[in-house]
Amino acid sequence: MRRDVFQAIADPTRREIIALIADRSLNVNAVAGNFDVSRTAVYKHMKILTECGLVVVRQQGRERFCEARLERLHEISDWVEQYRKFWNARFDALEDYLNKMEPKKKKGRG
Amino acid sequence: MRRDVFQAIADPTRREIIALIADRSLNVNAVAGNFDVSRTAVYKHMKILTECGLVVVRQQGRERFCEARLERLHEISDWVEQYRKFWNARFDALEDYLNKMEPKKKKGRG
DNA sequence: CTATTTTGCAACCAAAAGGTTTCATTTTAT
DNA sequence: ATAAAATGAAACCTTTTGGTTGCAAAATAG
Repeated sequence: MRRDVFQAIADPTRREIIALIADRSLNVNAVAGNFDVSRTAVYKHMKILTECGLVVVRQQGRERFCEARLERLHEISDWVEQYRKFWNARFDALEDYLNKMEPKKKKGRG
Repeated sequence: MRRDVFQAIADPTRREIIALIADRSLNVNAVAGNFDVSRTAVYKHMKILTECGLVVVRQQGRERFCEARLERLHEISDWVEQYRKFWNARFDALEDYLNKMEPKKKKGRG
């Protein structure tokens, strides 16, 4: 199934899962233990995360360790960064405006 | 209604709308003209975008111009960037590995 | 004034999302 | 061998999402 990273990170539970396993692998039950929803629900979220490549699963005996592979987030980063100039432009325009209003306080804080 | 920027950009049509109006305001019909779906469908997407602050609408006569306000994307940027160290770490580890394999070619491309 | 343009919104619909309970399977512990 | 643990997946349910058509209202053009 074609899974989209944008859609994957749209769900807050999935973002929490990512936060949880970003720096260490955890098995499915351990991840599920951190949420109020059922293990199956967490499992489904995990499946979506693996389908879009943000997580890989390593089997070890009867456990399956979920490991974050966050490289794919560059796709999000690239998309957002292309627009940074627009919001910076708006910020610059505001700054210019404020400078014209109070030219002597252009770096002031109060 | 509480709208989430992450959820707002999850839909590809909404990302296209953002691309379309990032550098110039367009009225609703003009935006809708760029898509295969109905004007109403585009209007609904636009509503979601305004509800989460990515777009503001300026009324001008009977037209309503939709203007991108992409500052809110910093929320996405911040979220992604906190994880950059993890994917960089993995990349560094790969690089280290390759360096050990072929120490003389550590910068080589062919 | 009347017709047209631009828009918002209600009503409705199908599919997807997110959740649950239940059951089967595999691995490990006793 | 049996029991327990960890997991995958099916079946089902409700809400949300993304879409449609149709209509009403406001502004503008003729």
